Amino acid sequence: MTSVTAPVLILTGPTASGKSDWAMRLAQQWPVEIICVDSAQVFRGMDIGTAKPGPAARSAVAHHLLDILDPAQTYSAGQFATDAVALISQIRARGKTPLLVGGTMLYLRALRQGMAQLPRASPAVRAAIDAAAALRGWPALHAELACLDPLAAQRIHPNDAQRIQRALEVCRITGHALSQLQQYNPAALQGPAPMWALVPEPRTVLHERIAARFNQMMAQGFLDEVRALYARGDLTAEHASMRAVGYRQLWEYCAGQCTLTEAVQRGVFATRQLAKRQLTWLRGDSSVRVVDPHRPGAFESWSLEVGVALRGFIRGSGAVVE
RNA sequence: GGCCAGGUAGCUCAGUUGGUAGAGCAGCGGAUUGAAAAUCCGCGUGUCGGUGGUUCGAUUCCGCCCCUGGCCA
Repeated sequence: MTSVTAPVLILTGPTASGKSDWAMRLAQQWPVEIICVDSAQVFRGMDIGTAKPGPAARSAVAHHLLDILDPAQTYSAGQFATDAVALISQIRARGKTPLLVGGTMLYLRALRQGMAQLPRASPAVRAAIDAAAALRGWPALHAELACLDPLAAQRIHPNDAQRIQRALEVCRITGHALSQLQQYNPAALQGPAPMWALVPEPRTVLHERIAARFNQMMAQGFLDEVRALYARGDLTAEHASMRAVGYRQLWEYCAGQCTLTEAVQRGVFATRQLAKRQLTWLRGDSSVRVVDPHRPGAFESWSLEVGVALRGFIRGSGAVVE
């Protein structure tokens, strides 16, 4: 008689690969609750452009981490890991299986491999670093980082302003080198967590789906959604939420910086580029089980694999196996 | 039918005073630790429309042909 932690299921893949659809189908066969792994769906009022699950799906199956923030706020990988861990234990306590669904790969990594104990972002420190960069340029700040944290400076390209800023921020707040603090990553996720990735082949299939879905979003009123966000007046193109694929391009159209045709075209390009980056993450992870969702019988065989992983855990408390 | 302007990378174009060519975008590969749908790095051989001619050598100059757009009949 061994007490073992019940598994967490993870379903990922590039944008438009059909993850949500598979998750809903699986939910008809197993008692699961869905935790969304998506850095854009956390925002309220960003529904169409993020392909957020609608009311029907959400009343059929519990979805977590949707609509938890206003678009003026920020989320983070570390916060996600904390939130997901808490949700996982709550879902287990209800005797259900947590199903993580989404394509924000850094969030998945933060949860699965853990994150170093680092200070969260400080707007004040970042503003100070931005001011210094405006004055002296990022190369000078990269040189400064090379003195404070040679290892980090070596890994961060002199043009990568975002990472230079973060490394300096951590130094300034903690007095320690980021590269040192990163060496200890306490594991966040306990127990088995099989992960599957939906990867349509060939790539052109995904490209077609992306274009079709973007056009569908436009037909559903994506532009009105962005106009409403634009009209609020407090949001800017610098907000993390407004940098999301599609929103950024339609925002530029709202700001009169391009035509609608250009905005849509560039939105599609940006979505394809996002998908490519997601695939790069997946290729480098040997623990991912890659599935082509368009192969006949693909869903059924996945469902069987899930059954094998879950057997012995789904009854009773869900935490004991013989 | 005549005149003019073009036909160069997947797209939009630049360029070679004759020595076989390069930007932007797209695409592809990679990195990725509290902004990650973010941020950053790397990758450019293509009958220079076709065919004859001049030339040591033509994508470049000349002739003819084909195609596209515009103007005139």
